[in-house]
Amino acid sequence: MKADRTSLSDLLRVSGFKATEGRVEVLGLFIKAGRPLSQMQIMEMLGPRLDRASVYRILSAFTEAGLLHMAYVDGRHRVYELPDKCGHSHCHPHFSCRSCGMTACLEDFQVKCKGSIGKGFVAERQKVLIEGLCPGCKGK
Amino acid sequence: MKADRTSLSDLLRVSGFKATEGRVEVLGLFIKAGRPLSQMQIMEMLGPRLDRASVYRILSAFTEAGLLHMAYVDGRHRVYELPDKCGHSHCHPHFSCRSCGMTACLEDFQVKCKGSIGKGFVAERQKVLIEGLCPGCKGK
DNA sequence: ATCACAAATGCGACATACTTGCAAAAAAAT
DNA sequence: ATTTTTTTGCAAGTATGTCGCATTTGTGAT
Ligand SMILES: [Mn+2]
Ligand SMILES: [Mn+2]
Ligand SMILES: [Zn+2]
Ligand SMILES: [Zn+2]
Repeated sequence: MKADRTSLSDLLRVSGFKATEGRVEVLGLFIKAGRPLSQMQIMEMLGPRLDRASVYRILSAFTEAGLLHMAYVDGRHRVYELPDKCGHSHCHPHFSCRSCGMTACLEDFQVKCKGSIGKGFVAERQKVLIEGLCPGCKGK
Repeated sequence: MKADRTSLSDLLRVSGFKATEGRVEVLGLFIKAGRPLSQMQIMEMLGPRLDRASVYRILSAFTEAGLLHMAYVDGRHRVYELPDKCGHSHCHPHFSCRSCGMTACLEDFQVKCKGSIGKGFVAERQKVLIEGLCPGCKGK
């Protein structure tokens, strides 16, 4: 995926955003990373160049505009990702490490659901999460 | 399910707990409710009879002892439920209302997973959540 | 029934993740 | 260049959960 500053800025403007430095950097991070990121991880990668509150505001704005997608919310962080492989109603499944908090997309993992959720309920979105240990945390 | 004070106290003592007033009331709530409850919901039902910290401690202790099960963690609350229909590794799926936060167990909803989660990863638990609107919140 | 002791509770302080108000700075419009 | 709008940084606030410690409670022994 192209990730030079000019095309990032264009993508931002097409989505209705001013192409500010902070937004360009955050969007670039997601494109380079290719995996879900939390506000904290973004701050660690960017250093103190952007305020905490600004990162939160950028993430919210991107999500509202459809540029990002809130992939999964665990007890600690929300993680965001590019909506590449996600429809609006069906999130692809994710893995989350209970030790270090790392989140990964499960690309080769299919989930099939059968049955009714009950009368009067409206399903909008499906979240599937596998919790466990990542390779790094496996051997304690 | 029996829910009189004496049998609740017995159940608590069998599980290695002192049958304190707060624990009897919390356990009784879960048996009566038949659905996942959060600390906040418990407080609303009990009123100010129990301290916030005590409710949290009771929920943790019950979970550690196997009396409760942490059904699902969203960004806001943890919800707990009786472990009736849950194995250790496979939680049954749940529904969560994005408007009021209510959580319900999906009994007639089956999830089948296929595929690998990736080399070196250890899967310990599976969580499936359908988000949407409950009957009460459906008509806005 | 009373007592002694371990365990549980209430309370206040703390932790973390996230949000909000507001004034200053930056971008866009004129 | 000047005005208007948007975004940002900073600090304070909110929501959920945790912890230490003095006080209270439940329990088993007397
Ligand atoms: Mn993903
Ligand atoms: Mn359930
Ligand atoms: Zn890990
Ligand atoms: Zn609802």
